[in-house]
Amino acid sequence: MKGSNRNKDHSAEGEGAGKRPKRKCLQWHPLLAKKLLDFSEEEEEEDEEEDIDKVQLLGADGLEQDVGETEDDESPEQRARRPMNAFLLFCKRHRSLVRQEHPRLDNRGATKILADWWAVLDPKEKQKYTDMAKEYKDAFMKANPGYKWCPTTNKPVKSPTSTVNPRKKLWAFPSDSSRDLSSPKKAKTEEMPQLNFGMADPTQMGGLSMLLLAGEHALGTPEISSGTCRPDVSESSELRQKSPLFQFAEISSGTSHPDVPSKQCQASALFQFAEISSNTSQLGGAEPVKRCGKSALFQLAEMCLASEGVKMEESKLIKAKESDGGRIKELEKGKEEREIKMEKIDEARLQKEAEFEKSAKENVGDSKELRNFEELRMDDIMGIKMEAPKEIKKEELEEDQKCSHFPDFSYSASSKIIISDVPSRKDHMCHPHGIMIIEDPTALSKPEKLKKKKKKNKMDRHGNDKSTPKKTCKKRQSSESDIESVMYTIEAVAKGDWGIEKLGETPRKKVRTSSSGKGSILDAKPPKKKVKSREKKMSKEKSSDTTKESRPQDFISISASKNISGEVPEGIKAEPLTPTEDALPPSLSGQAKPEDSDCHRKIETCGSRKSERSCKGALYKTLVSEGMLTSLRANVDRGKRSSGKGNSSDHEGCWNEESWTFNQSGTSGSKKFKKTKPKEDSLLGSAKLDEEFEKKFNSLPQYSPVTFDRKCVPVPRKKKKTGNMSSEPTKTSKGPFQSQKKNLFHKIVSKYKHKKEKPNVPEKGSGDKWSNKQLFLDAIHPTEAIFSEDKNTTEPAYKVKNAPSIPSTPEPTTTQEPLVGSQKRKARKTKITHLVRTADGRVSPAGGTLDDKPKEQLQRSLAKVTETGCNDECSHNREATETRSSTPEMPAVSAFFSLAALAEVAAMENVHRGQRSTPLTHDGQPKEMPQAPVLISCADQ
DNA sequence: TAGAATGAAAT
DNA sequence: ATTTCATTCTA
Repeated sequence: MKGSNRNKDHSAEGEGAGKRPKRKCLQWHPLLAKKLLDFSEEEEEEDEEEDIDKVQLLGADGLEQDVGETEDDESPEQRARRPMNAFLLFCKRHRSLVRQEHPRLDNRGATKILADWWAVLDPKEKQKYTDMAKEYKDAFMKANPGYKWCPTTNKPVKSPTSTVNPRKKLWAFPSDSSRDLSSPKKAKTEEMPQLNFGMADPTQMGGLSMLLLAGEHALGTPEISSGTCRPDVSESSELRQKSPLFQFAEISSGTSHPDVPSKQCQASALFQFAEISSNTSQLGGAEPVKRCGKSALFQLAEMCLASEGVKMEESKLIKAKESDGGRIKELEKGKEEREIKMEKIDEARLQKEAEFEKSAKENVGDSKELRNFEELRMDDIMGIKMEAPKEIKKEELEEDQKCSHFPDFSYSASSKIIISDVPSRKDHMCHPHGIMIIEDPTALSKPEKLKKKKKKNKMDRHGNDKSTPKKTCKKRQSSESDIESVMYTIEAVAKGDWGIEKLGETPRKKVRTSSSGKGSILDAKPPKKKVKSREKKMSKEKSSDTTKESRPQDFISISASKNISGEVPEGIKAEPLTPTEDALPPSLSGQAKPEDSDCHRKIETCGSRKSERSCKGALYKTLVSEGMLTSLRANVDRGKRSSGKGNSSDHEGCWNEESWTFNQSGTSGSKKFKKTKPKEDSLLGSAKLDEEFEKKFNSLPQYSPVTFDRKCVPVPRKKKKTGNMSSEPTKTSKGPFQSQKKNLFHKIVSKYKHKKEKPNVPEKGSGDKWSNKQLFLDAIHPTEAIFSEDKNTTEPAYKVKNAPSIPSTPEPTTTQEPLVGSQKRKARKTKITHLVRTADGRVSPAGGTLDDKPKEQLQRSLAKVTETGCNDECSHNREATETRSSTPEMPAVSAFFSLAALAEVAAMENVHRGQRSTPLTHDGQPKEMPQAPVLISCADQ
């Protein structure tokens, strides 16, 4: 429960005295610490008491409370951890892979390998990580303005004013103690992304409202569309700063309201989120969330509304047609209700639209907006609760059946545009909205408690939800889910991943679905394990808590969802929406009406807001119907799994494959989707912020070991370094290189040998496991698994594929480095940096004698990889890259070759293609197909 | 708990 | 320049 978390925190704190010593930096300034402590205590109490109460309060104060909760988890003392640098990010992302490859290796060995990889890593790729790190750091700093890396002593002196002030601001904004706590906590706990996310998620973001806000904020407009390509919009250096993470941070901290405004427009979704999350309550007051004109989201919402209208009509028609015998009655009932709602909704819609546009255009006052958002949230929540009606359930069930009968509903067409992928359609068609909706409720109820209480509460929560505060819980859930959905949608919109993601989603769903509701728990466990381990290890750190929280929520949500899906009665709670939607059908009426109507009823007070709500709701629904949310969630899940669990790597491979199979196999039943979707939703529900971070993190390219190996071959230095250190006499010479392939093989083997050697593995040769063949296999095999992992990872896979053909450079073995200890490190650093510079800076190749060549090769390989990822469209790019690669300046060239552009193209391609045909053929290395679902590949970037 | 790696920040 | 610490996890 919360207590546990808190206790941990506290314990951590108390223990912290003992443990903390190391992390001096973590502690805030004395002043802050005091405040924090006070707040923390209060919050804790509040949280505990309020767990349930909070739910109720959610509506108005929910945001604050949530924030407080999230914050509460983290002890004030713990403070946020310093952001990871590029290398750490890289390690985090690839360590699992390394471990996978070399289970025997201990972490140190893995770290060494990672270092080698890092050294070899293409400057471009490195740049990605550096950028990410920078972005993250910026976001972090924004969130924690006064944060100092190494406070050495607790002296508050240095940061005093600056740090204090910003924090004060944050606190000030939060007006409420809880808020105050939240903001400080955020800053403290923020730990990186996780905390921030956690903070943001629960509290304020009314899902829909968040979408709108986020969209408005973040999207200057076009940014969203391109997503990764955002840079195009802002392209300037600012882009990165404003990158989503940064925005998130701002949001979370709520610090820079005044300052931010101008920036915000440009700010990325993450950053905005951060601001929203942190400020949410604050927003009302100060934030001028500036909406740069209509955001893409807004437009999207409009589109949705329009589409919904169409859908409504269509749905009606369909219903009429469908209505047969017994079902007809029910359907008719539903229709009538729906129609009524529809009428109301239509009217409301018009008003809302008008209002919405106005608000969006006008940059409504912050306070107003905030209020509106809150209200919206409340309304939405209420609406959801209200809608949840039992009647709907029946309808849904029927509808599901119908869906099976009528796989294709025309009404979905509007949404289809966005969704390129086919497989999910049926499901979506059948349960377009329902699933999403369902997810929300489950997720909502769970997340709240989960954060604090985490896993244990699952059972309790269900009971509680049922008994008392369903409404409240639902509200929260809805809000949270909405938030998440919003986040996803935003990201998805920006990235244009929708279609791609969908594919992945469906399979996932299936997988999950396959596992029964109970299975869900099992599923949850693996991730937990990692989390737990972290927690144990990290005991001090809040991060562990956060991780637990977020994940546990997911798990819980999942379990709940599963239960729901599996069990009709329970499912009703969660599903109600789906039925309503389905029943109401297809059209907007079902979706918009119920919520809107409810909202209107309850929220009579705010008339204008209704319009916004409706818009948001419509948008949300559309997103849901289209599967956008699911896809997003799926992505998130991936990220969580990958990042969260060590297992991720392992599972990923399998999982991915499964996903593939599922995808291909299909879109079978709607029921499956339901189950799966809820799971996803639940997962998604956890921490949006975390997800955001994870998404980005996941978006970072993940390279298959093979790639590195190959690269390494050309760039043996580093390895050699290590190799030399450990054991030099690489037998690379072993075979004469008859063919390049052989060379590659040899290289790979040699690399592996080296790696293994490090760990004291028997030297090559025919060594036990390590026969060359096996080494080679090992080297290759892992890659595949890697591919499967994430979209991003997929790209790397391509790289790998390409790689074999590429490298031909013989071994470099030359450099001997007797250096030891710190010297070694220094030497390495210098060398590495040097290399990096050359690569990144395009700096003179002269700088690195040996290094240059390897780098070039690597770059080539990378370029190829990227190209491959892009496939067809990118072909031109490829050519360009290749040509570039040929030149010594490759690195520079590669830099020119903007990833963003590639990503865009890829995205476009993916969308068009739906599925990509195996493009790799040219390279001649066919396999690996499945992973590729390449879909992923480009999107991330 | 030390420690392997790198890097950013602070001292 | 050097120290601190971020992540990860084993021995």
